[in-house]
Amino acid sequence: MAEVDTRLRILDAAELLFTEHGFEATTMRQITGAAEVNLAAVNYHFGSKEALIREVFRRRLTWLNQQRLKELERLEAEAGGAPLKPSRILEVFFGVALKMAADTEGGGRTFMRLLGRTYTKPSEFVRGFLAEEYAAVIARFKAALIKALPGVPAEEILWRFHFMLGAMYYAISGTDALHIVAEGTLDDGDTEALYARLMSFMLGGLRAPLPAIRAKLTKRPRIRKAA
Amino acid sequence: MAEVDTRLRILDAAELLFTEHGFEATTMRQITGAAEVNLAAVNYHFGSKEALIREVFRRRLTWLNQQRLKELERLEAEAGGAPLKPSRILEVFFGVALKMAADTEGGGRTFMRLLGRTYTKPSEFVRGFLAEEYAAVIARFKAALIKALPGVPAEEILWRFHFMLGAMYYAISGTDALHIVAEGTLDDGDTEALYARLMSFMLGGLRAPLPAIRAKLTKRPRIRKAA
DNA sequence: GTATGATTCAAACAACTGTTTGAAACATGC
DNA sequence: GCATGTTTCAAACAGTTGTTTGAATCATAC
Repeated sequence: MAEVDTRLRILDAAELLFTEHGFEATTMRQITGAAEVNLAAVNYHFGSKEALIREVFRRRLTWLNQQRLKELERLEAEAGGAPLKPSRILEVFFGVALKMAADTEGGGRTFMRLLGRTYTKPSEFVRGFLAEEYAAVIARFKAALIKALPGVPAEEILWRFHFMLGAMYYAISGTDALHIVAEGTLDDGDTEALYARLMSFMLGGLRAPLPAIRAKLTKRPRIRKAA
Repeated sequence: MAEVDTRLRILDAAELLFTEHGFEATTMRQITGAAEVNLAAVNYHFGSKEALIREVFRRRLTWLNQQRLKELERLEAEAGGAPLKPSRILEVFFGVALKMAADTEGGGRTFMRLLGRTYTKPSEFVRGFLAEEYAAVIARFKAALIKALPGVPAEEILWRFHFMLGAMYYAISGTDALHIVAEGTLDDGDTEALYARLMSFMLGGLRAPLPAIRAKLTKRPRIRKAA
């Protein structure tokens, strides 16, 4: 009882503080202070600060990605082998994330902000962990998208998927940037409206005409005429 | 001579280290060590670590935004009062940024990465500084976009502009995320191709059909019938 | 009751943080 | 040559960092 309570209090406090100030700027004393537990409790329950950081991610990320896989599998089962509509695939991937981001009570929103920020600058020891945690999900959604867009080169699909990730994470965690852009005239609390806006923007981007890419020749050296 | 050299060496070293490890995780000893100057040099030339951080941003951001304004003004002068094509406006705003990001030698790329990361989590004392530095540029480009898209509500334009910022910064600074998504199969070094890809994606998003937003009633209390 | 194991606590640990200091080295003008 | 102002340097500063320690407290089983 006491154990679970302490563990959870630490995780919640850490999640919030990490989101507000970053990993390095957040001290053990701030965390244990906010959680109202003893300073040594973090090392006792988690081992180290790094292990605590990993656990903050793990407890939510595992659920998030399992949910994504589950919904995708349901969709694919319904389709029975036929390729899915791209919009359906994106709705699952980003919908689950935005649903979590809409949870202001349980800390889901805080976590999604943290995740978006961490993704652009994963500390050495978080990078491998994130890659591992995401590998399965990314592979499945990539395959689904490639199958859903038979005419489009896989390379372009991946780039656009990457752009979409950026738009989403920025929309969630870049609220400061938003306030600079909009000078406080926009409401970033209405997650339902955000979802609708983001979805139509991303689908527009996905369906845009493919760019004309000039072949980059620097990597494959040109064959020269024999002198 | 010696002064300028030391200042520049510190700025370059700090820019790189801040990008790789963040502000808090980067120590004065790392910076002065990499710059091969004395530990006290930062405090002598800049006053404090915070002032150094601000200067790292200022020296590039001022140029970047002046360039944007100059190019936009040139465009508007050419048009002579007529509204501009949205694509032209975006080409200026993001083109200048991506041109800077293409500069791998002079540190422009490093800086753009840093900027993208900082924007999602501005430390208390950087936020105000960034807002101030961006105010004029944002105002001008907002006005130009609103004028260029007469049918579209300003609110939607701002949101989409925000999404575009996210896509761009993620494309530049989220290379780790990209490698997770693409498993190393994509080339993130070809900035020219990146520009073409990003541009068509963003224009597609900008031109997408407007989302159907359900009016949020919570903020404006409904008028009740008198009992 | 007592014994056993898990948890909490205050205190201390060495290592590291940004900053300051006063002397030394340097450049520049006369 | 000397004088003056700028820049560099090694050393030390007080404060904070994550972690460890050993005793105290708690819960549970017998």
